[in-house]
Amino acid sequence: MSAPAPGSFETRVLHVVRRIPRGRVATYGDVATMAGRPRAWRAVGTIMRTCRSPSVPCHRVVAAGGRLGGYSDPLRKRRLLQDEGVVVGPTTLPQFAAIRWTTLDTS
DNA sequence: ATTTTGACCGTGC
DNA sequence: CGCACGGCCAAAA
Repeated sequence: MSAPAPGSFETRVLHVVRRIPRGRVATYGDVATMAGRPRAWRAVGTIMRTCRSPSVPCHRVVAAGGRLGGYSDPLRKRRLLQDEGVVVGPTTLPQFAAIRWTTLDTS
């Protein structure tokens, strides 16, 4: 089993994503900031791509500006978010500002 | 150690 | 609104 080194950026990112509440979303930039590297959103995407763990709700990570962002299966991502009560537009989240989650949020 | 690769971001046209 | 370009970062090759 190839496990990421403890304390690595990947481990911290996965930890953050796992903390995103159901029905809420966070941007790659937000995750990067919460992981301690505000300018590492690029790497967050790279890590997300390798993250195929079902324990990590990677579908709750969206792009900046409330855009849907990428996914291995875009349709699946939409369905998962809608299943959590998230309103998903054609390529954006109309309620993005309301459901955006950060560590500063009371939850 | 160096190069390539991305589920990105912001700006400009 | 859409597309092109540069910049940014860590992981993988």
